[in-house]
Amino acid sequence: MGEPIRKRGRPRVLDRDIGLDIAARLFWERGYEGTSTADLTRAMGINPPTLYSTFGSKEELYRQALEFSIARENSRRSEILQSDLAILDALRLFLYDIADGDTQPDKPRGCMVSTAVLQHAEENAAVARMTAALREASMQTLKTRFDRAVELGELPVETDTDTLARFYGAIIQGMSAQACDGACNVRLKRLVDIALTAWPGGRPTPTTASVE
Amino acid sequence: MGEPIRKRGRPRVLDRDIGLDIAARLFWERGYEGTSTADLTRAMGINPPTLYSTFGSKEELYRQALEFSIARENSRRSEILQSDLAILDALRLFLYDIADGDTQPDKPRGCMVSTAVLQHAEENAAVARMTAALREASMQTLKTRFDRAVELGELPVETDTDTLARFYGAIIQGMSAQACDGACNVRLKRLVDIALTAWPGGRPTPTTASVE
DNA sequence: CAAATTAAATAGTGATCGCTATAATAAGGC
DNA sequence: GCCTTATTATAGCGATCACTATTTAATTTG
Repeated sequence: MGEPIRKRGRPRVLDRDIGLDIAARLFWERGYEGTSTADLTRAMGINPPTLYSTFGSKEELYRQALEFSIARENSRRSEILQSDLAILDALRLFLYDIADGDTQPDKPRGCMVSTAVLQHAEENAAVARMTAALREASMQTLKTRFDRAVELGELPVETDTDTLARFYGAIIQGMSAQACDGACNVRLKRLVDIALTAWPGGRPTPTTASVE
Repeated sequence: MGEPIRKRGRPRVLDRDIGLDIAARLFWERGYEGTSTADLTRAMGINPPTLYSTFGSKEELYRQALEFSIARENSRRSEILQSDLAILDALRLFLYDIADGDTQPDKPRGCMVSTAVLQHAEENAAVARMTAALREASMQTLKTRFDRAVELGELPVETDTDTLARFYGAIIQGMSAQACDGACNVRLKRLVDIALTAWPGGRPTPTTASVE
């Protein structure tokens, strides 16, 4: 769609989205501090000035790459949460999807957000605050769904939905950490199955995670 | 005890254990990649050659600082696990102790091991493997205690103790991550209370974590 | 064609990285 | 006091850090 309107001037050699994809992959694998601008320009096949004219700075590139990656995952996951599935089924699918994301073949292990920039040099405090805010927002999304479950009578009215959301947030962060350490998909889903038995008022039959 | 036998030669200006304590604190707060040798020498009040003659290298210093810190925590925690408390009480105290460690006043947030060096530059792969091995060993310790619980009849014989240990390992990692993001002690203990309701065969009354 | 426009490539900047060769210093042994 | 020993301080190594001033190249416009 949309004619590829030829702008005048020397044509760009790097597609912006392709660059973001490459950057996301590097940051994902090596972290913010572990990825150098030389790593980034080499992987993109560009020279430093192109990186800075296209993305602004290393920090700005990180922001954009995170945003780019999150956009790809979020639609599917929020669809799961906003579906009319029973809350426990939706939660299971949601957590399984995260387990899948943590263990994709030919992609870095773990999650780009869950375990990123926890410890950091002072000069990178702004980047750390940003990733922490993304984690907080992710847990608030869970809490919102749990609050709806209370309204729908799927959860006791006295449920502490905030703590419950942070509990599953902790599981998500633990899965990411263990994926970084090499845990396989099935192993992560077994964690999910146990975590779901902590659901208030119910002890669901664990569905053995035996399929990818 | 032991006479402070004056060795000949110029006296050391830095006590080794004090240096390790300072290093541990810095690495704990900023991570391995986020802490520079200049940070370390400045904090210890020494010049670079003293750091290298005393500790060998940045990587070797990190190993020693980790070992030093773990030794301080491990005795108390392994005492809890090896006590004759009922497994569930022991596990609760164990996890509460970790929540306390994650939120000590005047100390960096989170755990030095649980969420360290997950993403990293290739050149630091050896450091990452070491910290991952420490995390694995910590989960194996839990599993060993759970296996004993099976023998003692505190757990059903069909219990998957390995997955159970990794589940509580995930909680420990999630707590460390959330502590890094600013979670307080009580909030972490609420996570523990929920996690304990996932214990096989039982749904213990949660003890509200209202005291420090 | 030439002019205008846009982005690329070259070749760096000063600062910091982990680390070290060398020399100065502070103690005990004699 | 002087020698030996052990540890310190000075100064700086080459490499890499994030980033940029300047020049060159590739396109559309007229």
